[in-house]
Amino acid sequence: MSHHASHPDWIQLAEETLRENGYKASAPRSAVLELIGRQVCVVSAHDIASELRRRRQKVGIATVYRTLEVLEELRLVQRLDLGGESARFEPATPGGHHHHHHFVCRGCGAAIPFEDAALERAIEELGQRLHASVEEHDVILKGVCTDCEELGVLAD
Amino acid sequence: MSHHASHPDWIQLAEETLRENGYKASAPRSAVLELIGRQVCVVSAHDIASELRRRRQKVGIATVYRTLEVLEELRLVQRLDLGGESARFEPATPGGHHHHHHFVCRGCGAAIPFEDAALERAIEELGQRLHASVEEHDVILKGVCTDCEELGVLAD
DNA sequence: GTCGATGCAAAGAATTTGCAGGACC
DNA sequence: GGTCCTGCAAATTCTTTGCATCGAC
Repeated sequence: MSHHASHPDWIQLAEETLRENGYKASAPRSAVLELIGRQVCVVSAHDIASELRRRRQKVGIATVYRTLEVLEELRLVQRLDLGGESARFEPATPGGHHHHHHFVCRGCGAAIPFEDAALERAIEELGQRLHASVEEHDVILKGVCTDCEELGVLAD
Repeated sequence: MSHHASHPDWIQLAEETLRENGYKASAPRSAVLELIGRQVCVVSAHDIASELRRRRQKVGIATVYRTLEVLEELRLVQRLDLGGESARFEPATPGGHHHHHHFVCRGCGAAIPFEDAALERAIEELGQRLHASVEEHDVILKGVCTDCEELGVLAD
């Protein structure tokens, strides 16, 4: 299973892009950016808010949502709807490097990232075959992760 | 872009499976089943409820949700989270035939189904490579459909 | 008759929005 | 100093749940 470090450059890129697009800097927004930039994979708005609260950086949940909204518009984060709960977000990977997809466990809800070159290739070719222009794509696999399987979390 | 007819057998399969699993028949449930069975692609709980209301078949929204819940557990429908709005559902394709994925238009929100053999193959192989057992998968492409592109719906 | 199914309305959860005050450039 | 940003609370939207009643087997 693949793994890659957080995106130290992402924060800088995000700050620049925001500035270039006429957005002003602020402490709450920087806190959100920094937290997202450290993520290897997905987090929800609630995750972000409570983590920041834990760090004593008071940021309203509305600000988190508003920041995420802007970041998504600028394609700095990708929104993922992985199931019934809340939407999750992760830093978009500039240039498409380390682009990954997700395996979502039906038992514990964990989203486990993975990469696959053959899959990317298939999607690339598919995009050319379809008439419409494909801007983003996401592959979601659902099943039971090894931990949950061993533990027999699910009777099924 | 691929297209396939509705699943006339699906309704029967669904009714049988429900019966076998100890669920009782009822008019509201049958109405929901029939409507889902006719779908080529995704519908939301709200879509189902209002269509049934239009047909003068009074079915409470709670019943729609409860029916969808059962159907999903029995793997008779697949739930799709395509974006911020409500979840959408479509009949699961028995045996994996005519399994398809979705292109979601950023302009009009339409979900356009498509099939791709190479993509399926890549996912199949991927499933074997990963340690966890993959039970379901879904590929979502996002972009702008040809209609919206021509109309210039989005400034961007 | 028993037990599941239904509808309604209330409860919950996630996300958005209005507004008055505060911060950035 | 104007404009964008923030927090709070109220409003929305989607979905789930409690409960009394009705219907299937």
